[in-house]
Amino acid sequence: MTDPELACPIAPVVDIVFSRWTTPILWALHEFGRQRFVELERRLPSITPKVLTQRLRQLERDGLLTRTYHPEVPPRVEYEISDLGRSLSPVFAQLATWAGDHLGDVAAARESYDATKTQKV
Amino acid sequence: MTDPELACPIAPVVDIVFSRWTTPILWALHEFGRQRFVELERRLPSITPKVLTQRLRQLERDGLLTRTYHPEVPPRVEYEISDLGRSLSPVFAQLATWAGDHLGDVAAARESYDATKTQKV
DNA sequence: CAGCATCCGAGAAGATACTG
DNA sequence: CAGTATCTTCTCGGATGCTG
Repeated sequence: MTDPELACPIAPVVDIVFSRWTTPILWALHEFGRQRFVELERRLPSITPKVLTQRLRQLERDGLLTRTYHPEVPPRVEYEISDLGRSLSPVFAQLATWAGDHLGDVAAARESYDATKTQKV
Repeated sequence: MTDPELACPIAPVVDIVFSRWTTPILWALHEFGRQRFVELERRLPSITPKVLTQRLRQLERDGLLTRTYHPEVPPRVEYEISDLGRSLSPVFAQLATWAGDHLGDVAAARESYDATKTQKV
């Protein structure tokens, strides 16, 4: 990125793993196994083909998934999560746990903040 | 965000915790304790006051840090990580571990990818 | 089917200057 | 000091159309 960012040791990981759309894509591949382009497109309802391609290329380059091109007619391409991608499972599991434990706290904090800060109108 | 995103259970957490600049800010507060605005500004070399303010407000609203305003002359404002913010420590620790274990793999994957894909030039 | 090329609009971020 | 206000820049993402 721009900067070492105060040597924050997790900044590089965040760039790699938590870019936009990467977690839903990895999740879909992790949950439903090897899939074709259109299947992924269908599972991610609001993504466009262009962006999906961009993100898949990025994840392929980072080694988090593998892309298999079958030169047939019509062409067939399959995406599958790699071992490196699978190694993120515990991280995602822990995030899911945190979500279950604390997402309500965040919502409450937001309500409280919005309530006190709503002096206008 | 835009969409349930296929009910990916960690998508909401990613939005809250891994927005731009949030991890370096939380890390700085976690590592160096309560700090004033300028101290944070100095630790995050490439951030501008505007963006720092935006991110601090967002994190305050989400309950991940607390903001204490001291009405003095000159004014003094201190930011401190909250209990909710501290509850992310294990997540960050695990990410740091993953970084140590696999960041090299990602770098290698990138080199390999770039090497094979460099047909141009 | 998978994906690239092109254009366009919105929102984020940067630079600068000013205030309580 | 701790911001806010304004303006500009710019990257990302959406929409559309075309190809192997």
